[in-house]
Formats: sequence, C-alpha cells, structure tokens
Amino acid sequence: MADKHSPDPVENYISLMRLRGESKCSECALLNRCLPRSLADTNLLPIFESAVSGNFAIDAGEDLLSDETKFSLLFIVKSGTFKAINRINEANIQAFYFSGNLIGLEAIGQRQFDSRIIALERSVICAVDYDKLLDLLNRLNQVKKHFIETISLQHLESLRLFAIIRSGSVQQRVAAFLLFISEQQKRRGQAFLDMVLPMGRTDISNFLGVSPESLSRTLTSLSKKRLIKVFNRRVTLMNYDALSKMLSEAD
Amino acid sequence: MADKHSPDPVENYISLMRLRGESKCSECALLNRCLPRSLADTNLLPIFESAVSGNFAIDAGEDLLSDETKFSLLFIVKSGTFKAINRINEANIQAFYFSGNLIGLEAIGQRQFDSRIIALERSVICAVDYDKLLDLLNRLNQVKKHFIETISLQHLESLRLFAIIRSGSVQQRVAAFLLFISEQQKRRGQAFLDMVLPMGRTDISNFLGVSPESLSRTLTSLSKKRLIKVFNRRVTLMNYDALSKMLSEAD
DNA sequence: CGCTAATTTGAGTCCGTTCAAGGGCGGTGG
DNA sequence: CCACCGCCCTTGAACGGACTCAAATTAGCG
Repeated sequence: MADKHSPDPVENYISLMRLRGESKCSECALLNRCLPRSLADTNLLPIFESAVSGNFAIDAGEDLLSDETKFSLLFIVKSGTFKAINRINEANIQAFYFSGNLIGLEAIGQRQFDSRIIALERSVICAVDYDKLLDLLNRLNQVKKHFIETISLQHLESLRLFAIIRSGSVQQRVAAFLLFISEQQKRRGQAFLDMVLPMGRTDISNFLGVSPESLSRTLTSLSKKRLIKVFNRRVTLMNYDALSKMLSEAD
Repeated sequence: MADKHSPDPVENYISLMRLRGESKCSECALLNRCLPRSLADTNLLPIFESAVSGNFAIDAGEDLLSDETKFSLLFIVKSGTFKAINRINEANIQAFYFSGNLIGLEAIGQRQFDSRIIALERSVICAVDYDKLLDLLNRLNQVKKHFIETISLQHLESLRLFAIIRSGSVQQRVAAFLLFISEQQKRRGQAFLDMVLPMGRTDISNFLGVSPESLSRTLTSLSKKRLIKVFNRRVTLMNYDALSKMLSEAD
C-alpha cells in the first residue's frame, strides 16, 4: 500500500507522547466540551486524569494510526483535523475529525481500528486509556453518562450526514458538507460563516462520493448564485438559509 | 404527514406491554446474543431484568414510535423487522432493524427520537428502561462493557454501509445490500444464502438512494449473470464470492 | 523563479433517472 | 373457487446529470 505513512504508528505515539508532559485536564482549553466536563472544579478530576495517557502533536500528512492498530487508546482531538480512510477502498474517506471529536469510538466493539487516521494539518491529540476509563466510569457517574451520550451523538451525526449525502444531488451534498463544516466551527465557538477547509478538494469529493470535477463545478456554480464565496480553501457562506433549504427541497 | 400511524405511540406501547407479562430474560431465546448475555446462569440476571419494562407485539405497518417520542426506553427486536424513516425527508430510510438489534441508541444523546420506526411485519419487541439500565451498569460490569461495545459496533456497521453505498454504482450498492441482509441472517444463525427480504422494493431503493426502477433492473441483471436468483421477495445468493468482490472492484 | 501537484474548465459519453406502460401478485367479495 | 381490482414490481424509451478523459490554469513549495 502507501509507503509514505509512519511505519509503526502504535510505537510512534507512545514515544511522541513523552514530548509533552501536559496531561492535566484542569489546564486544558477543551475541558468544558470534553468527557470530564462535569468534573470541572471538583476533586474527581484527578481520577479521570489517571486514564489520560498523555498529549502529543502530530504533523500534517502523518498517520495517527493504521487499520492494523489494536484498539486500546481513545483519542481526543485537541486541535487540528484528521481524516479516516478505509483499507478496502483507498479512495474512500470514512470520516473527518475536528477539534473536540473522539477518535476510536467505532473501534471499541471489535478492539481494532479499521481505517487509517491521517492528520490533515499539524494537530494535537490527547490519548485516553480505554480500559482504565471503563473502570473509572463506576466512580464517575456523570462521565459514564456523557461518554455513552457522546457515542450516541456521534452515531446520530453519522446517520444524518449519511441520509443527506446518500439521497441528494451533488449540489445538495456540497451544501450539506459546507453546513456540516460550519456546524463544527460553531460548536468550537468560532465564526461559522467564514471558514477555512482543512482538507483538499479530492478529500471532500471522496467523502461526498462525487468526482472532484463535479465538486469544483458545483462550488463555482454556488458562487455564481451568490450563495457562497470561494477563495481556494477559504469559503464564506453568503446565504445560510438558502443553503439550508437546498437540503430539504426536491432538487 | 401520514395519518395512518398510531396517534400516540408512547401511550400505545405502555398499554400493549400489558398484553404480555413475559419479561424473563432467562426464558428468552435471544439471551445469548443480547445485552445480558454474560449473565446467563448467574444470579445477576434478575438485576438486569429489573430494567426490562416488558415485551409486546406490534403489527405490520404499525409505528413503534414517532420522531416526537421522548427517549426513555431502549427497544430490542426479539423478532421481526423495522424501518426507520426520517421526518425531514419522508422518502428517506435511515436504517433497518432486525432480530437482535437495539433501537434507540442514536436517541440516547439527545433524549429524543428523530425518526419514525415502523414494523415491516408482525414483530415482537422487548423494552428496557434506559435510566434504570444506566444505574445498573455499575453492578453489572460485563453488561456495561457489552452495552458500550454494542453501540460501537452498530456505529461501525453504519459507517461501513455508508462507505459502500455512498461511493459505489447501483450494482455495488445492491450487492452490498444483499450481503448486508445475508450477514444479518448469518448472525441469527439462519441460512445466509437463502433469504426473504422483509421489505418492499421501494424501501430498499430508498435505503440505497436509488430509483426503484434501477433497483429492479439491477436485480434482473444480477440474475442473468447467475449471481443471484430472485423470486419476489425471496433471494438466493448463487455466487457469494463474486458478489463480495464487486464491492472492492472499480466497477 | 521554476517545478510539481492540485484545481478548474471543457467536451463527449454513459449511467441512472424520469416518464409511461405493461404485467403479476395478493386481497376481497361474489 | 374464481373473478375482479389495486398495488407493487418490472420493462421500455428518452432525457439529463454526473462521470470520464484531456487540457489549461493556478497554487504551493523549494
């Protein structure tokens, strides 16, 4: 397969992890949107922290893990973006992960990842030991609740994206994608009409199940309709409502 | 919207539930494939059973719940089949649920269902109180593990179906669907080459994001290639390997 | 500044949809 | 038991959107 990615991601992150000692949730900017959010300002936070293996940075284009990585760590994206590509179909992007997202929820059940996870830009990751976490849940009832809810919400989000992308025209898919990215930014408390796509056109088109050419044409078409403005990877939503309406309308 | 479905599903299943007192997991044929499977032959089973609200039957075409139903119960399909259709796009089938599947995992996070769930044939449902279950998980460590793994696996399954359906041609989508159904049968311990589709052509085509005509043509085309045999809703896989290969090949 | 890879644009083709009509199955009532 | 009817599924023909192939332009990077 590809020869560009790190030879042994598993070993890699363990060594990389040592580059940063920072694993204090109390000092993490993400705390109030993360699994232990209910523990802020309580004396239970250190209990959760004992499951945190550490933080580390990863460069653009580097693999976080491969489809042969055994599952033992859950990753939280502190900053940056990742893409998941499938082993079976290289040209198939399974998901994107943004700041605040958990990576590995789909791997819990089979104790094995089934996709390569690649950083799209320099990113920072927090690693949580799953077995330790599972044990701690009994003492951290709120975290138990949040954890299960998080998996559920991520599942729901997948289903919704699924529905839109499956049934719509290229225009609808692209609109849905832009709104999806916008939603991610909003969740992070950033401006949601002005955005910089962290991934290239090819990645987007693969994700949408569309040819890159069709994507390109659609973007210019939406620009001409004054619904968006495109400048390379910088996209501005000029008419949010009109874009939203496109999703539910016939065509 | 449609006026055919039960006026108030929430009230409905509570009354229907009384029709059957059977809520003994120990007497359930599904036990070894269900959440409390690790508790079989232990004295912990009654603890789990205390979260089971009851069993009830539901007729073909009836709603199990609507998109306005507040989430409080998790449903386990004891027998039969269900489809989930989206509120926003009536013609969009979000998922199928088979014997052994859990219904409601996507609703946990937002405490609200977002699709109508309709029985495709006469089916039997087991209802579990989610909050009770959550409390019990501390005492039932194995169930806690299984429960989270189940959500994870269901999520993974969605992602995989998603990937195939999104990227493939109609042939690939149809092949993937047939293999998916086959997989379900296998999981249930039934013959997996010979199957009866519980849903109509329109439901399948909606699920695959394809016109009913295309689906029909594809089925006859696959028949002519001797890959399958179709007789109404009865489908036989004549060449399992060839069908599998179709998923990964270019076209 | 020049290279390479990514993106855009253009033209032609094909696949899947749409629209329309014909069959077949199951249900209902005589 | 059989005839009728409605619905679902299949088949056919024509259209259209998205893909493919090919070329030009642009961005990113040393």
